[in-house]
Amino acid sequence: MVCPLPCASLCMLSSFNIEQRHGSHISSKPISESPKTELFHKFNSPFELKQVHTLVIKTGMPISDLPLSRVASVCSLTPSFPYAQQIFQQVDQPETFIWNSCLRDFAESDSPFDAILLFYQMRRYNVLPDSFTCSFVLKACVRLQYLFHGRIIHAFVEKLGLQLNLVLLNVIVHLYASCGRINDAILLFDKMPQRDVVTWNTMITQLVKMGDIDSAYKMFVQMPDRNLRSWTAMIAGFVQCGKPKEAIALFTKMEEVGLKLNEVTVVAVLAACADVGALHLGRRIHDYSDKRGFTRNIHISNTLIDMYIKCGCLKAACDVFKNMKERTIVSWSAMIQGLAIHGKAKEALELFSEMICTGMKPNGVTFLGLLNACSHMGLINEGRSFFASMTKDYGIIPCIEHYGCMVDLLSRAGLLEEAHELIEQMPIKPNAAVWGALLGGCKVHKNIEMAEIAMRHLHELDPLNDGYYVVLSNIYSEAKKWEDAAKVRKMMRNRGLKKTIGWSSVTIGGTVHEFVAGDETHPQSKDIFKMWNHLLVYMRLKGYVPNTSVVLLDIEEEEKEKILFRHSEKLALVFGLINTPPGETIRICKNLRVCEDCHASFKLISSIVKREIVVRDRNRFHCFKDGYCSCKDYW
DNA sequence: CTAGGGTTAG
Repeated sequence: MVCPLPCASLCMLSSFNIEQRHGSHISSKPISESPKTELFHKFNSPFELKQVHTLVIKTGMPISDLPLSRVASVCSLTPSFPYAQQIFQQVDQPETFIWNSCLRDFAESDSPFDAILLFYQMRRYNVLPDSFTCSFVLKACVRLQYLFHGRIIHAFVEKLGLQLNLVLLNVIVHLYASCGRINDAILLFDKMPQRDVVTWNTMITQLVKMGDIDSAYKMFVQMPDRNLRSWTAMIAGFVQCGKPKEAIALFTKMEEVGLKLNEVTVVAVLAACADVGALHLGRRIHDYSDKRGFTRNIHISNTLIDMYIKCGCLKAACDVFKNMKERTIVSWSAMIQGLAIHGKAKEALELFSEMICTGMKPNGVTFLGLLNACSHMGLINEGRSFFASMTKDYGIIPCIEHYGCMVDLLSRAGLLEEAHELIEQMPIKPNAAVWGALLGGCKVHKNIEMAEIAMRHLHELDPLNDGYYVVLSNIYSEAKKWEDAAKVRKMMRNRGLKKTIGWSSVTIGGTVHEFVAGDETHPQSKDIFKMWNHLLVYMRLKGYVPNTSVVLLDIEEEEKEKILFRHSEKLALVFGLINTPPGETIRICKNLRVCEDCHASFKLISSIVKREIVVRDRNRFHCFKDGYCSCKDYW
């Protein structure tokens, strides 16, 4: 925002022989013809203003020729600078313009409220506001979310006869919508005599912010013209509403229309790639960003890190991170979290130390990554000490997510009592995620009593989430308490809940293939089972015994095996093995957590076929290689 | 050369 080169202005000033500063004068040609346009926009500080003012006096130029917006800027930059104010007072025309310039700077400053104060002062001085006045004050209202003052300005706009000014109406629509008055915004939108692309784009983004993606998309389809911002807003909207597939589909359409991405679009599309694990597209966008020099943009690098991490390419994420000339806390936190979900707790902790050494201050998200790292590797003491340190050393108050991580850490490690105590004494009301973490630990450590305690709370806090019932029912089944398990399932039925069907996807040459558990309808189904049976021979030789205890149904062993062998991640893996060249890494995404039997199988298969298998599950990554998993079986 | 709309880590 602070632009023009004091250096150049000083050079020009020196040609008038006013004040010379440390010989920084490049011998310049006199600018006697048109000093006004050449020179007058080029001061940013009281010092430079003084120089220009001297020039004005020396050349006998009327003071009103000074660019008053800049004078006002200097005035507002340094409110205590009386010199600029003096100049200000010598000029009586055009008054509104001067006020507006000041309003603009205030509206964009750290205290937009000053713009509102100045506006009321302006009224007291009987200076007539114009459309620019309104736009600046409205901008301040939007930034402050001041609906009250905004409505006053809206009334003002009408009173001044500006009700047809499209720019103003667009800001007002933005104001109402962003203050949560979407209905007022729609009312105004509907009665506007004309709308332009900005009006539509504003509505789309604000509807997205309200979570109403359907209405947003309706508008997107309906609008007469779409520009790059419209597409970007809609793509980002899909991402924000948890519909990354739709985002990518829309991006494909955008390319078909022939539009090129800019930096903001790149960020949105990369975020979508991260969410669905679309490595292929992500890489393509990375190449494109490199070509266009976008990678210097911190936002883009940060999003690239996240994309690579969520696509299971830790190495690529590290490369991006290392190549960054500047990093923000987002870059560090993303990288720490990335190492955490890849089971590299030690590296995550080391990176944190490195970060502290550079003087970067951690925030709450950074600690979530650290706690996650500890939790995934069972580093209980480290986790406890980070949890204490975040408040003690960095003044960060833990929020509900941090408690969730701690409960997860403790209960995963089997310290269920301690986890329960932590929940009981936490200063915030525990939410479903917190109790859910405890329930998860109860499953691992087969603690029925504690599971029932957790469930009582979950019942109340998140009664429509099928996942918790499924876990509890599984805990009962594992303990062969079939009746209790059946009771839970009945409870689910009564509430109209269905168990979320497990699916896994595998990407081959940029195409995503999805498999649901038990799927036998795939065109290559025969080949898949043939290949599986083939693998099974080798697996058994290595000591594989199907872990049918994960099939929590009271049925025959043989039936259990059949179900087990049709788990979605197995189908996806075998399909991937058939359809990719030897040695190529297989990448699988699963919507739920990996099953224990699949985990054991994948370890064996990775060594049998000599391939890396990367599985992204609901919580983390498992990288299978040479018979081992990166999670070291702690998950 | 006084105005409005799109972006990242959990």
